[in-house]
Parts: sequence; C-alpha cells; structure tokens
Amino acid sequence: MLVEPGSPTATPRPTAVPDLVEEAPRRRRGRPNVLSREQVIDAATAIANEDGLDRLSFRALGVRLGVAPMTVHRTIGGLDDLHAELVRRTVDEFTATFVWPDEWHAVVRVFARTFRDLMRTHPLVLESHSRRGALVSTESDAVVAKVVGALCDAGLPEVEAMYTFFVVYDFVVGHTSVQIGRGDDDTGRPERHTLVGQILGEHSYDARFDLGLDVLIAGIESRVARTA
Amino acid sequence: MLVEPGSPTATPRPTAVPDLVEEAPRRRRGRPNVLSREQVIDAATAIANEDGLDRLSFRALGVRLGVAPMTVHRTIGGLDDLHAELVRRTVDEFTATFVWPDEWHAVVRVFARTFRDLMRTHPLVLESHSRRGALVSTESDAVVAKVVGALCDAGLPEVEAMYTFFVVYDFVVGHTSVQIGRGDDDTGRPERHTLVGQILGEHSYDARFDLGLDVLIAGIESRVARTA
DNA sequence: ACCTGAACACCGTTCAAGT
DNA sequence: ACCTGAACACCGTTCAAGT
Repeated sequence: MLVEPGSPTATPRPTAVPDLVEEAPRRRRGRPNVLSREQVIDAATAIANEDGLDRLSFRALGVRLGVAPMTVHRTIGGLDDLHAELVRRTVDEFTATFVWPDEWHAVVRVFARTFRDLMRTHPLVLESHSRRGALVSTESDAVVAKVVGALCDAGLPEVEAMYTFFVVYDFVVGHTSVQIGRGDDDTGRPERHTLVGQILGEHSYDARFDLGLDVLIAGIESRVARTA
Repeated sequence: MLVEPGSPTATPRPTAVPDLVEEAPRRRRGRPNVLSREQVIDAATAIANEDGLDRLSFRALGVRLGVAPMTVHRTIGGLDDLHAELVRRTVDEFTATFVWPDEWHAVVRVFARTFRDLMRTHPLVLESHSRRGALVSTESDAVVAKVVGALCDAGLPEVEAMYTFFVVYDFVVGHTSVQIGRGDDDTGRPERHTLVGQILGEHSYDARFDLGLDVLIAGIESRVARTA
C-alpha cells in the first residue's frame, strides 16, 4: 500500500494560532509588495494563451501588469522560476480533472490519454520535460499513486510498478513531443519520398498513439502473467 | 556519389579554371563565394562541441570563420536551416554505425540503444524532435527499413510494423528527453518527498530504459503471436 | 524595504550601401 | 555578384540610484 507523504490539501492552511509571527515569512513593514506571485502567474498564463509562449517575457509582463519589468523579475525570481511556477499551476489543474476507472488497463489508458491532452494543450508542460524534470509537483503524486497502485493490484511488485509507470510516461512524452515538433500545420502526411511515406501514405497520430498504448498494455499484461 | 559544388579549400581560391561555366549550378562570375555550406556546418559542429549548443550563434560563427555574421547567415539560410543541416549531418554519421543482428528482438534493441546514445551525445538531435519532425533525412531510411523489415519478418503486416517502429521511436525520444531535461548533474536521485523518491529511493535511467524496452518487446511479441 | 531606469551582454533578421 | 556595417526589434540579468 502507498503512504501519502503529507497533507493532501492544496490550500496554504489558515494557521489559526494566536498572535505570534504570521504565516507571511519574510516581509516587513515599508510599502507593501505591489505584486504577488499569483498575479504574475495569472498574467503569464494570459500572455501564453493569447499571444503564444514565445511572446512571454519579463518586458511583456511588465507592460501587462503596469509595472517595471524588473519588478516582476524580482517577484518571481527568474525565468526558470517563472516557467516552473507556470507548469506547476497547469499540472495542479490537470490532476484535479481525473476520473479513475477500476480496471488497471483502463487506469493506464486514462492516465496516458489525459496526460497527452494536457501536454498538447499546454506546450510549456511538454517543454518542461526536456528542460527540467517535471511532473514532480507534490500534487501530481496522487496521479502517480493511482497508476502505480493499479499496477500493484494487478500483481506487479512496487518497484516494477513504478518503473512500468515511467515506461508509459516516457512513451507519452516522446509521442507528444514528436507530434508537436511537426507543427500545427502538420496533418500527419509524411514526405512521399521517405520510407514512412511509402508504407503509410497518410499517417494518423491518434492511431499511432493508440497502437502504442496497445503494445505497452500487452507488454505489461505478459509481465503480470509471468509474475503471477 | 556526391559532387562537391566548389573547392573545399578555405582560401578565396584563385579561380585557375579556363573560362567556361563549371558544374556549379547557380553561381555566376564576380567574386566567388567566400564560404561554403560545409565550412559553416564544420564550424557550427565545433562550436557546439566545444562551447555548448547555446553558444552557437551567427555572431560566434562569424568570429570563428573570420567573416561577417551576415555572410554565414546568408550562406546557410537562417537559424532553422542551420539546425536542420547540423542534425542531418549527425544523423547521417549515425546511420553508418549500425551493426545489425538477425533476430528481430535484437534488431529492436540495437536500434533503441543506438538511437538513445545518439540523442544523449547530440542534444540538438533530441531537440529537433520537439522542434521539427526529424529522422526524416533520406539516409535514415535504411535504419527504418531494417527495423520495419525485421518486424515484418516476425509476422506483422507492413503497416502495423511501421506503427510499431514508431512506438519504439516515441519511447526512446521521450525517455531521453526526460533524462536530459534533468540536467547533467542529475544522478537519478528523485526528490525524497515525492512518491517516486519513496518507492525507488535511487533511480537508474539505464534500468528504466531497459525495463521499458522489455515491456515494449513483450508487447510486440504478444501481438506477433496473435497475428501468426 | 521596495521599486526602477539605465546599462550590459547578448540574440536573429532586414536592408541599403559598398566593392 | 557577393559581402558587410548599421539598424531594428527583441532577449535575461545586474546594479546603483531613487523613494
């Protein structure tokens, strides 16, 4: 069985304790901060959605927030932190949308499909997998736990279940990465003169993904059968 | 055989040729080109290897080649073309290194391992999968043909063999992408407080990759058995 | 304490001018 | 015909100065 590492609540906890130091860690008197991290992430999400991810910059954030670019820079900490925070928010929203079935086959499929959709609609999440290891936000642990748990119930030892989760994870990352890399205009028609073009003529990423999942599940099945 | 469009010497060339038009396709008289595409790719490869990929720029190329940045820019066509050419060269070298076994299991493993090594040592190749669809150079067709052929011999219909190739391909891209994204300093030790950290403690990307391959091959095997 | 303008060290690309 | 300097429109980040 899997142990939840900490409190599963997402809220920062009100801390109803009497009157000693409040929860705000490192802020004194003077002028209050004109900008919160939340506001920056809100604006960044808006820019990424409206103008595209490559229009997102501290200068653009400054314009949108009516503040000097350096203010947002210092508020958030740097470009890497901005991206990390953006990914974290998206992943957190994503983990809330799951509706888990019972059977382990279905659990794996739901995970793979939902995860694929997440990355296709949020390119930054995809990119974060090749720029820093992602899906490490503590909230996503619930997703990992569900899939790994299902594989354990199917009969795999815990460590093998964890690695098996990674196989599915790696496949989905790779598949989506290749599809996105082809650009939005790509309709799945490979170059005629290549071998792929000759064999396939036309090429559906959905079919490719589904077959990939089938192969993976067949593979897991045979390993489950062997360890049973 | 490939025809060299111009002299490979770095000097501006005295043009000792009589007076008719040579084999050069679209170049008239005037001053001969001071730069060939080959020279640009050579310099770009050197910079990428010595200083890292993010030090590669037209300005840096200009310094190294003793020429104005805009000259190399025009010679190669633009940033995308520079990257594409760089990937093409690396992939071409890669396709020459294969030693193919007989059994289809072994063919799949050799492909996956060699492809993984290629992307780990040449980050631009990996990146090109998320920036444009890669491995489309005609030379790489030989590799695709070998793997697909082996799967056909195993009993899969040609179209399914092609899609099955993609499953392996997607997995390798994803796995490598995630590993590289963790950075060179990453020793495979996941964060303690996450579920992954609790289950695995330490985490070997090699083991993860090998298990992934095992699952994929088991999956292919069961599909082969079904269609046989 | 917090905010900010200017500066630094970079980018890719356009384009008109030089030879 | 080919090469190039200057300019354009951007970057992230540092830092000293302002309030």
